Amino acid sequence: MPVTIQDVARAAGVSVSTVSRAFTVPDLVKDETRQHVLQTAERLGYRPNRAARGLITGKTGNFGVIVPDLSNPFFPTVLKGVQARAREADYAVFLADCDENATEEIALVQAMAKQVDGVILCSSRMSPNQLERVVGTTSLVFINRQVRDHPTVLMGAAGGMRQAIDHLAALGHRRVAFLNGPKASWSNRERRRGLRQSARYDMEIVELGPFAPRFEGGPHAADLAIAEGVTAIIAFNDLLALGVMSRLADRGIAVPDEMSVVGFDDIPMAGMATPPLTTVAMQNERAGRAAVDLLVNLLTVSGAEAGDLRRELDCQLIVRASTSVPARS
Amino acid sequence: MPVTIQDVARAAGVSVSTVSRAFTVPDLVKDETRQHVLQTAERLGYRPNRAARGLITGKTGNFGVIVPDLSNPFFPTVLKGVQARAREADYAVFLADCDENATEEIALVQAMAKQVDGVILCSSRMSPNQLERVVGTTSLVFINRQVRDHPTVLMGAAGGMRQAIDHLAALGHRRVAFLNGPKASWSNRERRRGLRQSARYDMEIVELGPFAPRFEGGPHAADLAIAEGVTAIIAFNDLLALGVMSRLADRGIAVPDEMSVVGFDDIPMAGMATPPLTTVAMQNERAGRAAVDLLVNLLTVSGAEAGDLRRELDCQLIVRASTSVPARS
DNA sequence: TGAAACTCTGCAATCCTTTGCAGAGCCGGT
DNA sequence: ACCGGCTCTGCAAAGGATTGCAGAGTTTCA
Repeated sequence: MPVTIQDVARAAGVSVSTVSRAFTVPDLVKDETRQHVLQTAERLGYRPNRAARGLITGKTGNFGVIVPDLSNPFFPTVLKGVQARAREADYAVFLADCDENATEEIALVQAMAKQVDGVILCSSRMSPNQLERVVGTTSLVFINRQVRDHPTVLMGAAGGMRQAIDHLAALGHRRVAFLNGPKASWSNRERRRGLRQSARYDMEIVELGPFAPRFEGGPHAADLAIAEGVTAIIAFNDLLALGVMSRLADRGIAVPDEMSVVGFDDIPMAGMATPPLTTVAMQNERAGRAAVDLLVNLLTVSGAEAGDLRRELDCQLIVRASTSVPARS
Repeated sequence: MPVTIQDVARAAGVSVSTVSRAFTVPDLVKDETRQHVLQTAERLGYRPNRAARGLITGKTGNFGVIVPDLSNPFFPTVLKGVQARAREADYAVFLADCDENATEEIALVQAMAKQVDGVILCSSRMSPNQLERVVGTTSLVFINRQVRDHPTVLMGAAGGMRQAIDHLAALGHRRVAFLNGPKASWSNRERRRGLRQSARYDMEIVELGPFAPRFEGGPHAADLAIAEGVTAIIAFNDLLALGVMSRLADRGIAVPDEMSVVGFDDIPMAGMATPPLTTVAMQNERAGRAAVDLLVNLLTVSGAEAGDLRRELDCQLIVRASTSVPARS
């Protein structure tokens, strides 16, 4: 039923080698022949079987992407970038969701390994030890996680954090809470690092948490922050920030008049919240594309001259309505 | 570098056939031998090459999923279901995003065809004519789209619409607006159908639109609805509903006191809005799983006795704070 | 005119598995 | 002692493509 290279060869009156070459090394076959072959192929609707090709070339033409949780709105956007760029580069992409589970993540990498030329690990949950176990099974590129000797695209969270701090400082805030996400998470460490780098003599930071980086984590976090008497809150991510705003609304604390709130990620709903959330936008889709670029590069480059191992995308503070000057107490 | 069946055979001192059988038809090989082979394989870290296997069996062990737009929060959740269930059934999944573009969708199906045993089309944007072109290239299962002779999982939007209408009627609303999504969309037609089926003598429905089913479509829609003097609005989807609420807030119209708003989809941010949005929850993740089940079924069943062609999941109205009794004018 | 140098094409091996067929060894029955 | 029937294993073909090698035909140049 499916049309093979043999069918095309027969119909065109040439050998399979010629058909194959007409597609993969066009200059090796006479113009006239090539035209004829390509037309025949087109007419028959021939499409090469990538699995068969992969068997001999060792290249599958596929990538894998593993994300911790598809229902976290952060990931679909980077996924979108990965998918789009991969398609441009004529790769197909395998998707897997490891449910925030490092063990599962390992299993997925191993399961994919044979079917892909490389995999992109998004905010990998693996510990360094666990990483050891998968390194070498296939080519790896990381997003939002720095791993020695492996290409990585970073979201420059530290820079984003600086912008957030500067923004709040400019508004006049002098005592600000930072709500930690999961302590073990690389992202959280990065954001804290940015926080410390941006430390100012005229601003006091109180760290709270860790909290679950979800809407549900917000209320508890909000209550603690209020008790600390801060005038502004920077949350680990938007989901948490939205949860905080929801709690503030319930407690009758006006945002931004009585409390400023800053999120992180710029997920779609950040702009739709009331008030719209000031947040640090990461270039997710571009990060996805960059990851694919790094992977393609890693695969094509001669190996000796390693391409760039690291691409850093900068963040952008999006000032919306959830931040303003502190209330004069 | 990668370990093949040959390596295992050599190491275990048996033929490749035996190794192969030890995995695929265990009863054909003596217990003792099988143990030995499996242990050797394990020790060497052997994992069969699915491409090679597919070449001969004609089965790839892969599925494809095509969604119209990953950045629409509706899809990642069904994707999550697809992915999870596929993994349980030992399938890997190819993901593609067609950017709301039917032509691209066709191309994607065709590109995937050779590499998958079947593809799941989520809210396909193809016209019936275009569908003709891909039917037959591979096994197809649809989500949220009824296609003759093809397995389909439906979200029972009509039933959800009835619940929404009944809810508003019970609260005392007598004049309600429905904000249409894209006119050509199958989902929109389904929802309208539900609307008409639920028509009540004591309630007047005014249809508006079509509107872009996004947050940005909301303000325009809201203004029209207000001008119509309705006391409640049912939006094509949550994004639109959120956009409406945002506009109502801007115009100083209190939700739900002066206007009730109902959405559709129950996307994550629905529950986080202020006020939290009353909406119709679809069982996305279960729909994804069901689609995989149908596909597996379609592939394993003898062909003669076609399994079920249709699975309908019912919707559930989630009453939150955006609906209440109408203001007494 | 002949040889050298190209250009183009085909043959056959190869990639990794699965599977039909047949052979080897063993058992029980006559 | 022999034969039929099991159970277990190996040989070899097949699946769809790529590619090194060699051969056929053509051109170039001395």
